[in-house]
Amino acid sequence: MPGRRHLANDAWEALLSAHAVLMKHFAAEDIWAEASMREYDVLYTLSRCPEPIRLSELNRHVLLSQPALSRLVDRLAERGLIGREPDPADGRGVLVSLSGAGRAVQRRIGRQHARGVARAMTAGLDPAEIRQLETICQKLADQAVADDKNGDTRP
Amino acid sequence: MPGRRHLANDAWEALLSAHAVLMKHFAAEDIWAEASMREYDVLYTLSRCPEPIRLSELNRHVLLSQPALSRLVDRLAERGLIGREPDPADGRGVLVSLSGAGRAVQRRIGRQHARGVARAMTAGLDPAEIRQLETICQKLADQAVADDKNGDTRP
DNA sequence: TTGTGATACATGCAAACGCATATATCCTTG
DNA sequence: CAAGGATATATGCGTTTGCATGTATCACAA
Repeated sequence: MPGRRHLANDAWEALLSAHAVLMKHFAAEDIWAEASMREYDVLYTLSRCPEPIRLSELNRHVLLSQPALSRLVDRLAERGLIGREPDPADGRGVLVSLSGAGRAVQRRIGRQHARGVARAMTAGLDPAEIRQLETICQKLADQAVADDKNGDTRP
Repeated sequence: MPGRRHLANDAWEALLSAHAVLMKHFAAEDIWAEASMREYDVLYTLSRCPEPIRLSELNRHVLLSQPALSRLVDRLAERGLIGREPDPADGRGVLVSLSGAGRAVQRRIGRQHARGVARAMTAGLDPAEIRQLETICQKLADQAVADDKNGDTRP
């Protein structure tokens, strides 16, 4: 079924394009003085975690290589925005969490960024479409994660 | 209406997450020997253009700063994958186009990559959802581009 | 036409990235 | 419990990125 393959690729291209266009749009907003977009991505992820999380877990949410994240976390820790501690349950692991200052920075940026996101999304989409987009993207991400866990063939 | 803002941000987060997860998934495929994903992005964009395009136009499709794209194009030209020529209609401009070798590389990678994309998309979504995703993402990108062209207020 | 500002691309340089690999810890198996 | 392999993170190093800025061309007005 060649039409199906083509359909899927067109949809992926549309997603990529929307991502690129909106990322550029958001990058142009003048709110990234305290932390870059990538740094904010880490701060935001941590802000949604009730307790410290592993670097490897954090790495699943951030589109960076493991060494790049390790060093990004270095810099954020040196700036006092996050805390690191060895994982008591696993001597190899490192637990990362937001510091007070880090939480404050995340909130300051997040408040303004959320406004921009809402503006961009609601400008072109009605609430039903926004809901559909969320549902579909969640399905997509969940399925891809499940696939990767299974390697390539079944267990 | 605070619910609307929250809805929009959740949807954006879902899109970001789907993007990150799928990008990692695709990056892990063993098809990027001849060109990296970013280089492929440029080759693919050029493959869809019937005639040479400006660097600035290319830069609208690629999530890179202008200098970074300028140098990426340098490297691709040095490898013989793309051609560059001054724009006869504008002495400042540079026109970029795919060379024969570049088109061949794009096709070799594209064939395999398209398979992976189709697999990932159809694994979690039915055709109706894929179509909806495409429609919604196109709307989103179009609206954001239109907004950016108008600066911040209306003309 | 000459000057003034805008646009398109290139370049210098420090920061950040990815790949390969080192190190430390964990987990299994014999 | 010792050995071998797997996992989590860190580090060396060459490459690539972004920011600031430089250079060339264009557009328009005086």
